[in-house]
Amino acid sequence: MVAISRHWSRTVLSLCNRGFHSQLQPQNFVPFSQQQLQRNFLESQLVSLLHGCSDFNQLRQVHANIIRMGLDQCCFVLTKFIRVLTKFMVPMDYPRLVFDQVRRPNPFIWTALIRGYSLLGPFSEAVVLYNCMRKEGTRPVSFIFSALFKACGATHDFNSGRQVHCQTISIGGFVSDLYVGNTLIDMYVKCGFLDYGRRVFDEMMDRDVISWTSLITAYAKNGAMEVAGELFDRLPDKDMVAWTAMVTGYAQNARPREALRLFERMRDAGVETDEVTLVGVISACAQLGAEKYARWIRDVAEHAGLGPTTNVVVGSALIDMYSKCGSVDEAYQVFEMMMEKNVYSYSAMIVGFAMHGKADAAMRLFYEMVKTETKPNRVTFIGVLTACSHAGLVEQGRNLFGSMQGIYGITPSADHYACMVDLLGRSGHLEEAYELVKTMEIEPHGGVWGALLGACRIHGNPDIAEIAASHLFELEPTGIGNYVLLSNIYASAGRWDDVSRVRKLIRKKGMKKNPACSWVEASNGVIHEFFAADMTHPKSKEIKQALEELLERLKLAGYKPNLSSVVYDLSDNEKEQLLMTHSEKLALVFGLLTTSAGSSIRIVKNLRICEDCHSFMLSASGVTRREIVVRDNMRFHHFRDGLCSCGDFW
DNA sequence: TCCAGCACTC
Repeated sequence: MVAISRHWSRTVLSLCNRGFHSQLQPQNFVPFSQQQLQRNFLESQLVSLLHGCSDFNQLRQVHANIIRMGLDQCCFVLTKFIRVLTKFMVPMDYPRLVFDQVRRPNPFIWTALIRGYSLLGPFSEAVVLYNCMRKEGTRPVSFIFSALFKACGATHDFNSGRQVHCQTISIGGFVSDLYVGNTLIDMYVKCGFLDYGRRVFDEMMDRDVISWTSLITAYAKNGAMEVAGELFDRLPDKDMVAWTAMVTGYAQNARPREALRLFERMRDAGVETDEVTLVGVISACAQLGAEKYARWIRDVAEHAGLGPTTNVVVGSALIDMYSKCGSVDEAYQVFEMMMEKNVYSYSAMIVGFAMHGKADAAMRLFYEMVKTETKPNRVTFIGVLTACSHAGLVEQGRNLFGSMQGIYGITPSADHYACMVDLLGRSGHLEEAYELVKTMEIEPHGGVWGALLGACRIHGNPDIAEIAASHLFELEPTGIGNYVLLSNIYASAGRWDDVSRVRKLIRKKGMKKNPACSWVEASNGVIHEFFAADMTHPKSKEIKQALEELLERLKLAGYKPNLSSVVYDLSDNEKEQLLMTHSEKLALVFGLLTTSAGSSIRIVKNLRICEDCHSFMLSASGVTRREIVVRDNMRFHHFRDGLCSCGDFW
């Protein structure tokens, strides 16, 4: 019997598929020639050799064999070869060379090559080649389209993607292919045309959980959590990935509590947890900044066998979480126990040190990293530059910034300039900071001008502030913080007319001030929330009284209210009253009332801590003999015995 | 022979 030929088995298969079972009679098959059999045998031998390859050198040897056996025009074998090369992520020059030597490429080898480009890049080459293929009159096979849409998605090339999509419609049939449909949704979403993706989804004949999840993720990334949630509820068979997409969506949209609630529901539903799910939940815990949740999720991770020792992704997320929860020491413990460390782990740790004002540790780790195989990336530099900025290490920062391009091959981005402006401006080199902005080769973004404006606030420079603010008003017309900052700068300079001018502008634009808010964890792990001048908390009366008592004690110890922190034109007495309503002071007093003596108090604040609250905390940490940790939207302050980890420089 | 969720950024 003829048993080993692929042609034979293919013929049988296609006859079966078309319902011609009756033709499956031995007499209907022309026996293969001996030569053909020999060739088929060789081909299948080579293909199995290809699949057994474990490194690039072996692949080259098989290639040499293909040529030696005279199969250098055999599309069947070469297609497999190109696929394996792609799997090994061999740069596309090599597959291209192989392809270019084939005189009459068939649709499959075209597809393999195009797919290679769509996975490894240069992505734009995929569409170029596809057009060549069409010009030569080769009819595309359906699965070429998922490769093309992937490539267009990677380059955000909406026009090409749209064009190819229209062609699939005119060729007919392929749009109803589930895989093609899913990649098409993904392509439109990546190009920023969510509505087009939605339309494809709505028009698809059948959808699987992947189609739903693509769309859910897209809405979540757009901040449309309500739409995402609606889709999620309608999804009949939710799998781990779909659940994770929702959990992560809430975390990414700064809704950590909902993320945790959904994660609990997910576990109740008996869905498994993997590292991706965990990372989303860990990020939610990091946002809450509470020790209780940090401990809990660490246990969950260890329990699932996904602890930091063995899992680098979970480890890096945990480093970030512990840093943001105020436990930089614990973050470092995690870092040290990790068997594998990559650029994420190093960067997270460096950023963690920077946030806590441990500039020396950050720099040390950076130089340690440089000695390893792991190359620093743009985020790593954000970390070290921030560290310099928080510690006022101007010279070191200048050197690092200067070495980015030359030594590490990283072109400074606007974010890096923002760090430098922050460093220079904060340390009093306002003019130099402004000069740096003026000489930037790339367009400065809001972060750059924002850093300059912030520095003007510290050093009281309304003139440069006006310039920075005017750019900010254009770049971020709805950014209320910039207006508030400018008005504060005018207020500090006593320019009350300008203050009211800015206030009017705010009112005219219909903007509302972001309410200041602080959170503090009570001893039972429950988180309490305080807004500025908030009297809605059940214990408000006690808090107010305790605050007044504390104020008297602090004044005796030398604390003086910093009245210039108040941006309203009020009497000194009124200013002092107003300062006592700041949310972090309420949170502090609540913490003092509800936690046991000796334990530390952790406060998280949504805005930057003001100067008066900073000196209040300093004094309070000395008088009450408590450690106070405040996380504002920029960094951490550890107050102990009347001193702060930031060295009063922030 | 392809398709979904992913850690570090003032």
